[in-house]
Amino acid sequence: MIKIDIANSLMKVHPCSRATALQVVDLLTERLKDALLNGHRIEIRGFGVFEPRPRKRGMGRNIKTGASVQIPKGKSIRFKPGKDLREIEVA
Amino acid sequence: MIKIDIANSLMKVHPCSRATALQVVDLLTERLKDALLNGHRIEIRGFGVFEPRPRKRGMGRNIKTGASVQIPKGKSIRFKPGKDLREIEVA
DNA sequence: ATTGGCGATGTCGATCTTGATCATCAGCGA
DNA sequence: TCGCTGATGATCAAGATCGACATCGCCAAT
Repeated sequence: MIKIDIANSLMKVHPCSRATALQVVDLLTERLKDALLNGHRIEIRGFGVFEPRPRKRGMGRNIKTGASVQIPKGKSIRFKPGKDLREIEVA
Repeated sequence: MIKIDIANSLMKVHPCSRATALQVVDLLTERLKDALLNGHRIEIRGFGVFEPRPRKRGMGRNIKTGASVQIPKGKSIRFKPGKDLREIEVA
């Protein structure tokens, strides 16, 4: 599923053109990104929680060189599935 | 940031009542949930990718008993931050 | 204001992450 | 609708992090 599919789903329940639906989806993602970049946690009950987290681990590995690669970065976004998402069984 | 904030952001760029904005946000999350539950991967460039993944690890831990707890479930949702989300520096 | 999902705790193993590169597909212009 | 741009995926390796259970409190949602 890609952005277009989401827009189509939105159109089914919200009377608007595909372009508008795309705009809405894009906007939402933009807002979420912005909020996350600002360090804000996004909590939506029944769906999940997006949380910016500081990362402590500081070492990776380079395939070619095989040398230990320092990981200077220290942040990442974690998405924690909500109750509804945990209902996933062995499909 | 919670659902209401997202709805407000939507209202700013999309002329509609708060109730409608809430409905849109709720709908989107519903669609995403449904897609994920159906095992579909949601890929949005510049934002991130939601991917249902089978979980192989089969052991947890009970605080009280401290005994190894079998994890019967075998799925979880992983959110992979896109390029824009990786721009997060040590805020 | 009420309901109830969600957070944190604690342990121990599996999972995930970073880094670079080529191929493929998402996003979007014409 | 067709095609281009370029972001994403997989991989090797080592080390750090997540996960789940069970419970109380807090805050999101109604």
